[in-house]
Amino acid sequence: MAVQDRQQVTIYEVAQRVGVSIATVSRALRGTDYVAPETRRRVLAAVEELQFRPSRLGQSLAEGRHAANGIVFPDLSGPYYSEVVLGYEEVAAELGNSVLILATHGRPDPSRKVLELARRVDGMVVMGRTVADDVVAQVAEIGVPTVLLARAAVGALDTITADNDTSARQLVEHLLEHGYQRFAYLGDPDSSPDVTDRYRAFREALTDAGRKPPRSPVRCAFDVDAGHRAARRALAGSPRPQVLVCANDEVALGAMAAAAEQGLTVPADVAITGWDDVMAARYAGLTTVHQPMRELGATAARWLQDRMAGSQAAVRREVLPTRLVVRTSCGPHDAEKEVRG
Amino acid sequence: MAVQDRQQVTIYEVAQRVGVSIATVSRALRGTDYVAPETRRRVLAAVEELQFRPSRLGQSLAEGRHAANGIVFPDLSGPYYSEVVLGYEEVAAELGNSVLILATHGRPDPSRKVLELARRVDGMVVMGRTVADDVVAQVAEIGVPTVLLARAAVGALDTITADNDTSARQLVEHLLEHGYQRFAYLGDPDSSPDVTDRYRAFREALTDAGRKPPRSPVRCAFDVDAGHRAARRALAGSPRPQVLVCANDEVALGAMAAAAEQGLTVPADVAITGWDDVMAARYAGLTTVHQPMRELGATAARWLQDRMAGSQAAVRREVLPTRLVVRTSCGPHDAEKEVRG
DNA sequence: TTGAAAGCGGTACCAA
DNA sequence: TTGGTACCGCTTTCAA
Repeated sequence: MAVQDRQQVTIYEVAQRVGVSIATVSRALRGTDYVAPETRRRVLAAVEELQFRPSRLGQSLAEGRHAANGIVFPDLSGPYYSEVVLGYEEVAAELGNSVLILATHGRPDPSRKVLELARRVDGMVVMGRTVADDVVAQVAEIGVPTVLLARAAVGALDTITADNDTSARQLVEHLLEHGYQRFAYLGDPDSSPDVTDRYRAFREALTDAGRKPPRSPVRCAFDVDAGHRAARRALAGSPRPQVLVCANDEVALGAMAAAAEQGLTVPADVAITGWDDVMAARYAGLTTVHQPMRELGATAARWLQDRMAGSQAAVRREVLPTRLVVRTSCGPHDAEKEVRG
Repeated sequence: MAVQDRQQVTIYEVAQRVGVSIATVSRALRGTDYVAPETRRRVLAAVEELQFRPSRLGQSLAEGRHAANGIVFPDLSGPYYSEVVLGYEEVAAELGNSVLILATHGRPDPSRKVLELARRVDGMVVMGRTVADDVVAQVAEIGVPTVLLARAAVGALDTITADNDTSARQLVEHLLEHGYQRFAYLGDPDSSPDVTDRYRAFREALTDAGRKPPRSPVRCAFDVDAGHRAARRALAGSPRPQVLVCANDEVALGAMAAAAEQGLTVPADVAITGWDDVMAARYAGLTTVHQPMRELGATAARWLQDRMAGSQAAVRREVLPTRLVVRTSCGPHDAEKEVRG
């Protein structure tokens, strides 16, 4: 007699209870039109008494909007995506939208899921290497406002990225100042747009400085173990590289472990750098690049809101600044350059 | 002529195009009833041609379900929640449910948002210290199946937690073996159910061993900076504590920094332990406790699915095992006990 | 100020 | 095998 009454209270029951039409109840509840104060009072009383909660589905169907938006990302391991998603959620929630998440987990074909997501939201953010461009285009074409984050622009969609170029160049310059000659790059430029950019900038910076970049990157996935294995391969080369420039911090941390295993000291025997400035980087003394992750997510949420509100303004493209964080893994310095990481 | 036709194609247009009723289109699409092969073919052709995508809202309203579920957590910074959410998302998605997230960000009163979330899902998971018990009870009463994760049971709701007790005791025992006498606890037992348990078990273990537990914990928030400040306070005490048992790894890492600043060596001058086994812990040599985070989320998702499917089985309560990870920060050992953290 | 009723876009039962 | 139609629960226009 209590467990089974899953029957939701509807607006009809409220109306009946008060002795008015459902239209009046609706008005009283949303304050969209004038309702006699006395009537409103009675409606609210009945709502309270019956514990009426309007059905979101009925509401959305009638309003023609979900009041929700989604975000698609590859994964959530590692602080990078978590922080971005968090920044996104915070702003989206503030703007009154619920947030749907979709992790592609590196699955072969997430387009079905992405399209499915598109049917449940008023707008969505698509991050990095998750789905093919044509799927993104399709989503946009359906009429779902879309903002791209940390991936190359597609059509006329708003796109926000972090600056891989400048920092990669600064990093190389810094390493050159240390006097290094032989560089290796650990990471797969095909694995994500960010790495593609970082690797390209890395090569260009070396070339511009009159150095010869490595023939090819030592390809590996984004995790510690992959970095460990890749570093082992790289360090087996002869002559041994003096610096391992890694696609991200996880890879770099794995590389540090590999170096230690081989009895190599960092940075005396081999220098190592990462990317992302995860918390562990600080404790490992890892030289890396800090990205404004929270800000990336927050900005995406705001832009999306504008588009959902119908803004037809020109396409927005923005590259948020990043910051080189010099610690000890890249070589000896006079003093610790970092104040409080 | 292309930008403005936000008009979604409806099932009516498909039906008209094919010259059948909407009922037939619906059947052809969901394969719920027999449809003449030829008819089905024509329907699918029209669907393709018109790029028809059924409205999720219409569908859900008619079906009486959202095909979505939610998860409420305090935050996403730090790997703990990220991993749990990821494990949850993965399973939920596999089971055909979209996932809505809600981060409470430690805001004063998230009950509005939680209730709002409850209107959009068929079931939800509520983690740790996010909302008051009565809100959870209310959500459950509304008829939204709810699973509790890492928080004390409420009513007859399924509850899954990680084992704080056993590990806390093991940890204390291990520290006692090191011969320490003076313990301090860094963290706020009121900040989360997990810390409440850990602190209690910590005290009990000391008491059981005939030692005197600290008069009170050194309260601090869950982040590195808070841990840093708390450690400074704790280390200023006289006599100085020999061990700082920290509520989680972030706090412990902050404490390590504080110790270093004061010229104290870990573990020679002061031992430090954490909780969670975040990536940085490995590189900091931090003795800590590993939790099955992914598994927590995944299990919650499965249980929720059962309840959403209408299971009236007895309340489920499960405590997943955790694992003490001994590294160097707790004191000298014959050999590194950890194989590959 | 309020009510009647037409949607919103589907699903599924009942007949044919 | 297919069609007609009654919902699902709410919003909003048009009249009264």
